[in-house]
Amino acid sequence: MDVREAARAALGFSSLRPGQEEAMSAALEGRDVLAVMPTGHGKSALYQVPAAVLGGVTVVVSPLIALQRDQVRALASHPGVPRPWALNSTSSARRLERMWSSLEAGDPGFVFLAPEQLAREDVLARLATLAVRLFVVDEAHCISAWGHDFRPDYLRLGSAVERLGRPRVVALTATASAPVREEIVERLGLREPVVVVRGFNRPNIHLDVRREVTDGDKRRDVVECVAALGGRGLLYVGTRKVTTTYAHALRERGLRAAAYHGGLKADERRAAHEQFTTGSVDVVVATSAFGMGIDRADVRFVVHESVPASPDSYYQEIGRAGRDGEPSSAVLFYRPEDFGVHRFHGAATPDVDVLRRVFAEVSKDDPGVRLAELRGRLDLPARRVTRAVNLLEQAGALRVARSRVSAVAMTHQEAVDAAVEVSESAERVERSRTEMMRGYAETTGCRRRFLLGYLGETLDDPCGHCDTCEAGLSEAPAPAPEGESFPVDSRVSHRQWGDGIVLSTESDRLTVLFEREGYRVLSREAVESEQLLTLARPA
DNA sequence: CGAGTATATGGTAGCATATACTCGGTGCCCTACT
Repeated sequence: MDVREAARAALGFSSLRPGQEEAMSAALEGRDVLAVMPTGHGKSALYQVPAAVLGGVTVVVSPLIALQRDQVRALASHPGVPRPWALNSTSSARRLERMWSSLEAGDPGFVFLAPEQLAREDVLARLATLAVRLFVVDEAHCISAWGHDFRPDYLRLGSAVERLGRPRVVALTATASAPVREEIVERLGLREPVVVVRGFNRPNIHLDVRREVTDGDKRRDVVECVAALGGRGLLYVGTRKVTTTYAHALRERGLRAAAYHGGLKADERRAAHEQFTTGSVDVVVATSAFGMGIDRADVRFVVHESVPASPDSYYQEIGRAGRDGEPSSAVLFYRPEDFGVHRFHGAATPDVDVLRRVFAEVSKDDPGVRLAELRGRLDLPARRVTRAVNLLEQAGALRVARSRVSAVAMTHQEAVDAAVEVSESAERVERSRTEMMRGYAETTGCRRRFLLGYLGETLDDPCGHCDTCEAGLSEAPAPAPEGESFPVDSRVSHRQWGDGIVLSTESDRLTVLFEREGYRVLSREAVESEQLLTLARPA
């Protein structure tokens, strides 16, 4: 099968970009694929072309109903691909009946849905009777970003894949650090996936960080900065409330600005999105709710008024600038107190009572119970049950096989304690990501090297296109000594922090990601004099 | 943690200041009511 020919037949493509052919071929050969590519790099085609060739049913998990609609609309105009359907709470009963009868008659089709639909037994059972040839997870970083507390059904996609007869899986995302990639692979149960990473470094985006002391100065400087940058751009802020404050201040400066956040009415959100897309508004002041599905390539700047929770989110958000390759800016404003130890909204402390009840209920059933049924039996919100199952499963207290949850032999107290520890460990890791954001904000070295290093790409020389480079501060890092005892990617063990993996090495320090504690920067001197680390035997 | 709001205090009137408390972000879905 010639992939290029298939892409031409399905979508009218005259050529393929680097990485596209590799990913499509792999999917066609039946391999699982994880593709990390920026928006606008032709990610959707990676599954659309194989789906057209394979026929049958392609399930596409998409986080937002608005995105599902966009995809359906885009595909409906292509005669060469299977018919697209959206399966969500806004789909009319009549339309769903037409979808099921078409698919059950054997017509090829795409089914776009959110992970919550796959938590429904009726949906899953009906899909399982169809020939699902391809399972796609769009915006796959949501597994790691949202699965742990906000939308726990994201962590259950692996079970859904299994239930659907283990079709090949294609996971797509625009940004993912090495540990996030690993988590996607693990949670989805990908088997020796082909990993395609393209377009990570975005040299046309200038990086800049501004430290502020008082809140009043920050507000003034942020407005000043956005006004000075000019053109089309995004201003990300930390709370819903200040979206309107800043939008107002920018309008007073004569800019065409709109506010956007998750608490606005649906029509207000739609209007802001559309105004930005059509160009009647230049600046959107938004919380992190704004972003997915923006398809403007000429965004000239992304300014952050408050610090995102992790470099992963930051890179995702600034990646919305300059997709046309033209010069663009990413400016981060911060105050030292933005990194308070208890930055709000960590993963909520798990409810011990819920953990206990879930474990007790599952323990009653010897052969195991379906999650959907478990949700029905307990008089608790579905989300909390799912989150408890996720934690207990990660703690090794519950096992899930063939869609059935069963309990491992241990006391209820042991199970609960283990689940609480898993949750606390996840919170430590999350907090360490915030610390890495501090590292970015406060580094005197090249900002781009710091960010790319975090994301797993080495930049040997300073980029020359960030504030520290321009100030003449950044130098090429002193190379790690000859005969490095702990080379990058090696697995190490720390007396107190347990197992980890070396992310980067310099002459005076090592950055290590510990499984249970998160990111830690260790001084080489301490590592050597205290013998803090031992090299794990290679697997 | 920090910002913003609600209640309490002090001295005997309205109000300034202190202390206590709450909330902060991302979306699916379903149900009850217009």
